[in-house]
Amino acid sequence: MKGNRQLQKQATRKRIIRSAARVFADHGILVTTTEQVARAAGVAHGTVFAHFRTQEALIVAVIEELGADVAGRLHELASRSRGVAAVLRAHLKGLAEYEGLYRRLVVEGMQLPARARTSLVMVQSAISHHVSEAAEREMEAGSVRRMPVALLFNTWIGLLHHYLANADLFSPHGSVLDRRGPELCRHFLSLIRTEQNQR
Amino acid sequence: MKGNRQLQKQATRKRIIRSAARVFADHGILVTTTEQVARAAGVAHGTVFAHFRTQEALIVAVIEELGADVAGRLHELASRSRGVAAVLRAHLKGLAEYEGLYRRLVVEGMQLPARARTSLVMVQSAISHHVSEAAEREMEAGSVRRMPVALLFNTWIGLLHHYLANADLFSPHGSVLDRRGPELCRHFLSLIRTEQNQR
DNA sequence: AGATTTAGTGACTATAAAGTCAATGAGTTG
DNA sequence: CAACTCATTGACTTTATAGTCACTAAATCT
Repeated sequence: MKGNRQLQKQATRKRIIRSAARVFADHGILVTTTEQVARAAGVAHGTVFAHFRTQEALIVAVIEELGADVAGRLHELASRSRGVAAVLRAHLKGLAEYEGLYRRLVVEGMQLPARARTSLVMVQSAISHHVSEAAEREMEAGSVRRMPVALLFNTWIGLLHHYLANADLFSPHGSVLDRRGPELCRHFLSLIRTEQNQR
Repeated sequence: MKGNRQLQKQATRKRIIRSAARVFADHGILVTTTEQVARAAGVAHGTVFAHFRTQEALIVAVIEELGADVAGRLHELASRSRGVAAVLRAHLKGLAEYEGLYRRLVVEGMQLPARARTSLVMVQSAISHHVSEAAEREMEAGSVRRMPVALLFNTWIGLLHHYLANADLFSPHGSVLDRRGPELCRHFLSLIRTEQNQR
C-alpha cells in the first residue's frame, strides 16, 4: 500500500489542528506556544514544524478550518430561515459548537495574521448576507422598521461580540450563547420591529 | 533647592507615560517593547525600570491616566446633558481626544493586566450611569421605548466598540469617531425612540 | 531481502525582549 | 568647596520560545 503512510500523516496533521483548536479555545491563541500544541497533540515539538512551516501557518490553518465549517453550517441553517428571528437563532446555533474558539477570535481578532482575520470576515459576510436578505423582506412587509441594513447588521454583530468578548462578566460559568443568546435575540428583535409587530 | 531634582524626576516619569501612550496608540500596547518606549521618550532603557518596576506597571500607569482623565471628562460633559441624544454626543466627544489609545484598549482589552481592564470598566460605568439615567427619564416621558437599560447600554457600547475595533474597515484614514460617530448616534437613537418621536 | 524514502524526533541554535546593576555625574547639602 | 545623594545610564544576564537539523525507525519499493 502506498496511501497508508500519507493517511497517517494527514491524521497527525488533523490531530495537531484539533489539539491546537482546543488549547487556543482554553488559553488564547497568541499566548499558546508551539510546544504546548505539540504536547496537547502528543507529538514532538519538531513535528509541528514538519506540518506547518511557521506558527502563523498553524494558526491560519486552525482558523480557516473553523471558518469553513462555521460558514457552511451557517449557510445551511440560515438559508432555510425566512424571517430575521429565525436567521438570528440560526446564527447563534451555528456558532454554539465553536463558541470557545470563536470567542478568542473575536477578542484577539485584530492582532491575528491577516489570513486568519479573513476567515472571520468571511463568516461575518455569510451571516450578513442572510440577515440582510431577511431584514429587507421584513422591511418590505412592514414588520421591521426601515433602516440601512449595514447598520442593522453591525448593531447585531456588535452586541453579540460584546457579550462574547466579555463572557466572563455576562456568564462567568458556562456558555454565554446558551445563557444570554435568547435574551439578546429578543431584545434586538424588539429594537428593529415596528411597534405593531412586537410580540 | 530640594525640589528641583524631584521635579525633574516627575517630569521624566510624565514624559515616559506620554511617549508610551503615543507609541501604544500607534502600534498597539502589548506589541510595544520597553525599549521602544525608552527611545520614544528619549531616555535609556534602564530608566523605564527606574520609574516602573515592571512593564505591566507601566501599562497600568498609562491606562489609569487615560481612564481617570476620560472618566472625568465624560462626567463633566454628560452631567449637563438631559436627553439620551446629548449624552451619546458627549460620550463621543469625550472619547475623541484619546481615540487612538482607547481603540487599542478595546481591541486588546481582555489580554491586558487586570488593573488596566479595571480602568476600562470604570470609564464604561461612568458613561453607563449617565446613559441609563437619561434613558429612564425618556422612557418615563414616552419618547424612548421601554426596555432594560442594561441591554440598551450594551447595544450602544457594542455598536461603538465594533466600529472602533474595525476602524481600518469603517474609516481607513482618519478618525472613525469623526467620520461615523454622528451616523451611529442617529441610527441608535432611531432604534430606541418610539415611532412618534422619530425626527 | 535489501535499498530507499519519509514521518517523526528532540536536542540544539538563534533571537528577542524583560529586567538588573555597577558606574557616572549633575544636583544638593553642610 | 568637599561630601554625598540619587536620577540616569547602557552593557550585561536571564529567560522564553520559534525554528532547525542530523538522526531513527517504520513503511514502501524493486
